[in-house]
Amino acid sequence: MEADAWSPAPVLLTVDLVILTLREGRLCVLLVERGEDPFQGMSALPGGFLSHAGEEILDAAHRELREETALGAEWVHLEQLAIYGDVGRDPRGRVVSVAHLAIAPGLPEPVAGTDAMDAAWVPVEAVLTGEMELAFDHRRIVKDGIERARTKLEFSALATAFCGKLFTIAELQQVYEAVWGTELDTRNFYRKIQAVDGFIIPADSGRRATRGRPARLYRAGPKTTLSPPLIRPVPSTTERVPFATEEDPREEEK
Amino acid sequence: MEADAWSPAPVLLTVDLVILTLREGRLCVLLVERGEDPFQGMSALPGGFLSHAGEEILDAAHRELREETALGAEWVHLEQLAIYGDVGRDPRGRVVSVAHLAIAPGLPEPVAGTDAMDAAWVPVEAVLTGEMELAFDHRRIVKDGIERARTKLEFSALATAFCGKLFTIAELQQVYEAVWGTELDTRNFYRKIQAVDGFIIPADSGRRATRGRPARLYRAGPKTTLSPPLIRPVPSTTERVPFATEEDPREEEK
DNA sequence: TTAATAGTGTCTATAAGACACTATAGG
DNA sequence: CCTATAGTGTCTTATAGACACTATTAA
Repeated sequence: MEADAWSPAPVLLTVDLVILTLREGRLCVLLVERGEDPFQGMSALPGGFLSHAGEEILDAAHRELREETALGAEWVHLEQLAIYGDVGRDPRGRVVSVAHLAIAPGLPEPVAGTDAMDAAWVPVEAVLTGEMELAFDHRRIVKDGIERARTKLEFSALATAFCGKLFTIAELQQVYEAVWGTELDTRNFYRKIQAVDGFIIPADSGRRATRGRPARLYRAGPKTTLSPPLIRPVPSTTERVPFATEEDPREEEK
Repeated sequence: MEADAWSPAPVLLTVDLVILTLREGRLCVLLVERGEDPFQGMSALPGGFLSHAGEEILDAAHRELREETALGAEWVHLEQLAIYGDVGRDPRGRVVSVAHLAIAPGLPEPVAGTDAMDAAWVPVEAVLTGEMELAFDHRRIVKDGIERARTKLEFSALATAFCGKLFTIAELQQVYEAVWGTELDTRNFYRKIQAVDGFIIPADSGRRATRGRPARLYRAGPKTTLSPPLIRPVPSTTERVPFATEEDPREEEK
């Protein structure tokens, strides 16, 4: 951080959002159709430049989130994911993107976008498999965001961010199953979830009306760190990387 | 990532490095004394602006690392940590820092710095306790970097990055003890380390000469992800956050 | 009473933690 | 042979995984 004789080269900062939610038991990411020049008409992550020189990065992320989902900050989990600044990633010049990961509870309607021309929830498999092409390096960002979410489900209370204020244990289990792409044993899940104290706490109020026996309701507890963690079963198809931002010079996992 | 009518405000990008190593069994971070105006004379993380408009961020981090430690890339683990861009963090204007975490094996001599006026390995406790003041928001960055290292030791083979090419199991245990600030049982450590296959593999060559019985030598294996993980004993004084970049709107851990 | 979903208990196998001695070298 | 460090085995306890039935409601 030394200011040398040469004048440092400025860059343009953007904020991009990987917004994840559950729709019909599937993990989905919000994509918008680009209305403007670079990659016009192609799908991309919602995001944009800082609105003015003095805007905080996190504020910009919240602003973009509000514009796309019409959800207030109190309902959506938002955290910094990583920064993507490869020289060739944007044809307009040196544009550096601060990617964020957002987790939203299932929204009633597809999307009430105000800004983007078109916005849609897309199942993550379509992006991960490459079936759907994204603008810029957004496919890589989506991959990193999903991997981060998968890992955080093990060690943090992030799963509750996929649910509304009140939720049932079965709903929570569906979150884990959708994000991890695995099936979990109901009994073991109940046991483990309830063993972590402070993770979920019973709501005083009623029960969730379903076609069968009504379920007890819970809300997120004060614990944000799960110990013991919920270890994710290895599907052995997906390689596990401890952090999405990993850059490891050593050889690949055998 | 929409290019709107207003012209987006450029920012200055810097790269800052949290370089960790072990010295005499203590976890240390490399700090330089600032020779120039903002915070002149105060300790800070090594780092600096991108050297030219087209420099890759990771390249810039490697360059700074080389300037400070005179170690080649093949010897030092380097990964992106997080981005720090609060408006008020730098009096020179809107300066956004991409912080990196570097792990170096114990270096023989304090530092052969070429760039910084003065560089020194400082035990991390001095920084964490606030006993030593740092320029900018560098204390927060150091905290985040250490927390990242502590977490990654559990789930990845990062510990070997603190060692040279060849190391003994006792040395590896010292890494865990120093970074975590705990004591580990030697027998359990041997058992668990050797149970993770692909983590460390025996070297064909000789043994480490010590005052007592010579130790077998190992080198890092191909596995970068540890399963099962080495769970860190809870010191219950340090709170555990799953990711250093966490921004959780919900209440604090009880 | 049937259909639909919620919720629970036990057994077994594996992993973790506590614990102390033997092995091998140099001086 | 003494000192210093390396390396190992067992027992106990806790946790994880497999597994199937009962409970409660609405239609």
